[in-house]
Amino acid sequence: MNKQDNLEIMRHSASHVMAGAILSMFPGARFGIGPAIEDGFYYDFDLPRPLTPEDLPVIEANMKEIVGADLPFERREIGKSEAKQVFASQPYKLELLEEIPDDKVGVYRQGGFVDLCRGPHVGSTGDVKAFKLTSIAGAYWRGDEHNAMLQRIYGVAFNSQKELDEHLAQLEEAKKRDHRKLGKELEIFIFDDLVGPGLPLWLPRGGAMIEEIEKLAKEMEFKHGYVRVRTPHISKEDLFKQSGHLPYYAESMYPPMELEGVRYYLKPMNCPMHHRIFASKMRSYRDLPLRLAEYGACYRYEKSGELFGVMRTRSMIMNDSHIYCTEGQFEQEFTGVIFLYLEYFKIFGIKEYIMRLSTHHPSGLGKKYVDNQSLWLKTEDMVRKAMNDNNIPFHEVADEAAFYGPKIDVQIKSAVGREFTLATNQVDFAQSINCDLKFINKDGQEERPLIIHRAPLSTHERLIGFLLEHYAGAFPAWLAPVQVKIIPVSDRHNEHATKVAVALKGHAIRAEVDDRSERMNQKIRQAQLEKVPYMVVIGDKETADNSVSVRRRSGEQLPAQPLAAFIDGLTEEISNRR
RNA sequence: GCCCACAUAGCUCAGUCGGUAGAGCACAUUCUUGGUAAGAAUGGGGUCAUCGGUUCGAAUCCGAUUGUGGGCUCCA
Repeated sequence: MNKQDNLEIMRHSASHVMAGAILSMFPGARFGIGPAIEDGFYYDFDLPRPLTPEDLPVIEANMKEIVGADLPFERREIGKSEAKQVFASQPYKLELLEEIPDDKVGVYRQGGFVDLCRGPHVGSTGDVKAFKLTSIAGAYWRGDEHNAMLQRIYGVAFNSQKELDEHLAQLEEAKKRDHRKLGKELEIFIFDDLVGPGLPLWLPRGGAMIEEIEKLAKEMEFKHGYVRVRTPHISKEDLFKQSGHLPYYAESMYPPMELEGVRYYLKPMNCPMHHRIFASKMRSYRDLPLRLAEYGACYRYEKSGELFGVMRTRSMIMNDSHIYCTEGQFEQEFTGVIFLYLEYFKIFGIKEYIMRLSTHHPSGLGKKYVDNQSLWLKTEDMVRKAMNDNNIPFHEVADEAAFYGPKIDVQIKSAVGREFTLATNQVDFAQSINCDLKFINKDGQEERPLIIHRAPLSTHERLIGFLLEHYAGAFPAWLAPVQVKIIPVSDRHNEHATKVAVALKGHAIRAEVDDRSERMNQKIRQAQLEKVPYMVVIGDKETADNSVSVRRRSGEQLPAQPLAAFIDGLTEEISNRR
């Protein structure tokens, strides 16, 4: 048994200790489940009153007493009928019992607390080491929103106080790069009460980043044979009826607006409109693959509790494209998209991600998923083969697919630990049928195209949220909202500093002059806090010979150089996106 | 949407037992004109999220609403 397993067992035991503490405080408590999780554990309880943060230290103190008492964890195997007696007053445990196929079940006891549990556990409560209760939260019984809401207590646990302290310090550190904090501090975006929740306003600095990202996407997509289209933000209801979205998606759509007896919806995705463009004329196999690209603004009515800064919003601008291709072209197109991801990730230095193949689950056919199992199996195999043939690592998760087909999602974690899908690459075998899309094949016969939905650069919202955390706000020069801060040493240098700014802007470099009557040190400090990649100090010397004294964000100071040389160097750095 | 918590100046936050508000930063003005991470003084700025209730009196207690946060559910 390795160290990791031991730690997991200890965390699981910590959850039992916590349950024991809860039982002593609330004798009528009903217990859900209490597993070990990454860094710690949780336990779900059904209690006579809501817990508040003030309860946590009390529960913790109680747990420490149980740990101090060093009570043994006693395991017993008992028959199911006996177990039903033991847990007669524990409805959640009885529900779990019903689903265990074996005749015998394991129960663990420490002190007065008995739990239905497969184990294993540490020897005694004294083996539970450094822990801290971190938060209380609501959680549906068995994760189903139709079930009762239980109270969950989260805790972290480690083998030593030192490791625990390090972990807590790390969490504090991570909070500093939370995109919500940085987005406000660096003036990238805001949310305004009058505009509405989940509807970000991009400030000029965020706007500059969006321009750069779109420029990148347009270059890459042009290079890879995409053509750009533009589509409206709203359409008639009929469009979404035809595409098949309405029954699956209506809940996440802003309610329709009705004009002259016609219902219109804000679009939650761009595909149906792109499909209309595909269908706008007779297509030949010679036209395929057809790759339609657009930065499309979509609106989704996400439930209020699901919003999360700019990572999860109600309005979003998607790096969208739909690739219409033949079955024979599929693998090349699909892997082409994956390679496009990798090209982007290299530019951004993104290394910590997981590619996830999301497949259907037979139980959802006709409900969550289009009811055509043979096409599901076939396209899932196509994706697996495309990934394997190109040696691209991925892991597979059932029951996570889109309603129209399997997909490869790129999963990333936010600074505060929440997981998100950044990019997505989806197969769609359903909409070409729903939308009656066809092309004429070599034999002169009508055939359905396969569709690939892809968004390697996610949405502007989620990508910029991610990049804020990824770079901790210190963007590379090409992406930085302000690339150069020009710092006059004293007011008499403002005039020349402005000339330098004009020269930089003439070369499409985003430069700002800090012409406040402040000391140079203060201006440098300000530029550092704004995480501007280059600071250019202008004093007597520089004014006299049109040179620049350059300081990097790292604090490194470059030797004095002619303004023209600085412009050349920076232009090169920016155009290569280094 | 659900459970819990929170909401005080543009930002970050104090505000004790209920007696009509304070700091730092930012902003404005003045002085200072400086060489690689904070020069100084003065000043303006708040219906204490909103609405209602309790009270002689509410930033403070209670309720509702809105927003935010931690989760659950759900997702680019």
